[in-house]
Amino acid sequence: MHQFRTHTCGELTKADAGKTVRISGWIHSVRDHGGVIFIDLRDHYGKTQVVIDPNKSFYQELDKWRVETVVCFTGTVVTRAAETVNPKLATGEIELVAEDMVILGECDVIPFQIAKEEQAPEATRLAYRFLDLRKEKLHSNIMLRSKLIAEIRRFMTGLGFNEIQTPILTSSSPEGARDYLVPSRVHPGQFYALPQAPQQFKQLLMIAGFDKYFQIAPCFRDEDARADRSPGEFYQLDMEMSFATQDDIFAVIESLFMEIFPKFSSKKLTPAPFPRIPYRESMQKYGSDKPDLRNPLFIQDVSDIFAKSGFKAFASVVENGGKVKAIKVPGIAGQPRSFYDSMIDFAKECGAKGMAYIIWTGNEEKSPIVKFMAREELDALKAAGNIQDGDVMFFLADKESLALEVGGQVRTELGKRLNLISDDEFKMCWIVDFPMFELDEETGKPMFSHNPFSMPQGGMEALETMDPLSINAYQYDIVCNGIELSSGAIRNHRPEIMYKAFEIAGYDKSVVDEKFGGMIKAFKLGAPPHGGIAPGVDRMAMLLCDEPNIREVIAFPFNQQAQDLMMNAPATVDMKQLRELRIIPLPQELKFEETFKKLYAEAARIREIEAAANNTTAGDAAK
RNA sequence: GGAGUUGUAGCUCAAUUGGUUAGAGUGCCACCCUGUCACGGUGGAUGUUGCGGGUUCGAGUCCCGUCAAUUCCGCCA
Repeated sequence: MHQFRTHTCGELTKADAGKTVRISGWIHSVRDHGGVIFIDLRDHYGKTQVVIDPNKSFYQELDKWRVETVVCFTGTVVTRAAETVNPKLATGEIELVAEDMVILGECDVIPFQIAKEEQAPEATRLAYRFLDLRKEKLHSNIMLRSKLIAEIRRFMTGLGFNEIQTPILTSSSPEGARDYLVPSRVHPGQFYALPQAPQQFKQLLMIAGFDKYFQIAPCFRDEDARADRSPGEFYQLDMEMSFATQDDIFAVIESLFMEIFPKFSSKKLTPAPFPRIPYRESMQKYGSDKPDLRNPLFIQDVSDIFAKSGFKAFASVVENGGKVKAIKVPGIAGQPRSFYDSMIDFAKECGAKGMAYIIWTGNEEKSPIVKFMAREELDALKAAGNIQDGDVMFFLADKESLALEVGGQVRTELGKRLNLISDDEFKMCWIVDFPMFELDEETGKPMFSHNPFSMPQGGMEALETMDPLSINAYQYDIVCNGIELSSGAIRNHRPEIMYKAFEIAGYDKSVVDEKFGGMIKAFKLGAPPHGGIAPGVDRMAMLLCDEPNIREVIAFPFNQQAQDLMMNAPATVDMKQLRELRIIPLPQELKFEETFKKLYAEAARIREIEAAANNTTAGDAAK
């Protein structure tokens, strides 16, 4: 019986000198000096230098050696001479003098290099994901993720949270995204849905009295990808607490983040309590509900100053109900003209009609619009922006929502181009007080603005007495460096408040009963007040690994088209499976002829196979 | 579904205003080398310039179409 190893490639030290040991791993690199050969042998734990004398008999097998071959070396641990120590290697003070060698797994020429910093095309990387995962950075990303999840479990369990699995095969839920559907064999024509989130289950767990629940929960959404959004599936730290206020939820997440972020990254973390920013303030100040607070720039409203201005373009916008928004950028008066031009182009690409700017330099204002403006207006701007010499202000005038939206993008772009965003900190904030309702621009009536199941602030009284558009929900987001880590809410657990909220949004009681009857029934049978949140595990890992793309923290990610290029998913399936599931193509959705040609061809093929099977003497297949 | 960027050797990239045989590094193959650790040296093989069409005496380069990758918008708590 051949023992594969006595040690890993990462653990031998000077203390082991003189021992005969055995290590196994991948040939990371070969340095053949003719009279002596060095091999770096790599495994999950590290690398060890193996020294080979070409006179050894096993050297003859060198022909088969190639980088990434899996081999087992037996040899003696030797302390390296001082001048040959490799300080870059944890095992760099020793080396293994090989006495015997066995090849455990041969390796063809690899499609991209693993030992060298060489970036292969995404499609190749994904098709050979198991090779890509051998690379140091990706390997360590996946390990960080693994440890992150272990730490989350440890911490949450320590706080008294219970991890409980919820169904993967469930029913289509009222979340906003498209579902992944799974056909039912037992009930032809009916479908399971994969959960977009275990939302209803975790609420039911609260109603069932489990008090504190969490789960590293897989979630499935059939939506298109982004750099920070993997298509198809992702993981959340899903959690829910009974008898909890919004501040209770915040305290748990803050303590978790304070515990975890410093463990996995040396970047500076916002100390708890994280700033709470009301949704409306965030929109006004940052033009976004997920502001990157590392960026010091902010938007301010200067509509009043331009209301009666001689600069008619802006004055008329204000007169027609629009707004003028300004972003001050300190000390950039020295930027060339081309900088301003390209920023204006950028604003236009974002949907602005244009963008104006004023440069304060040497006690005077420089700008194409200054000549239209009165002295008092310029002074008022200077005061409003607390302008110092060398500062620049950019202006966007439009319908308020558009001016803010573009302003938000301009703010981010300025931050990037001017290098205002520090790379060594995590700036956290809570966005709170999301409006419960917003105006449906088509119907002019209130509709739910985010989650219909959040508790309105002020409860029933607010719904009955206040203007719906001014009611806030106990609904919140947590944002880190401009990335939304999660939404959460204190849930609406009172049926009568639920009916009332839906009534305001234009839904009859019967509709609520029909669509959400299960939940309503549960709420009627003793539901505790409860709330929760579900930070994205992938996004947390992405931030902690300092990766710009979420694929870099997922072991086997989809590509942007939601395909797994290694497993070849999705794929066509056998007609037999489709028949069994009663999946019948709808002729009106397909070209008739083509469809039926294919069907007939497939049917003929299956008849052949079945006929062949029937003709052969029965083998393993029991009848 | 829409927009931007990119597409040249296995990989990273070069190739002047359109100009003659498309180059370099790395990898691959062969040989040399006893202290390297991204070892070094010599030599060699490797290209449908994504694909299809067009303009031109001549296209990697210009035009049109198409495909693919990626980023963004739509969508998505």
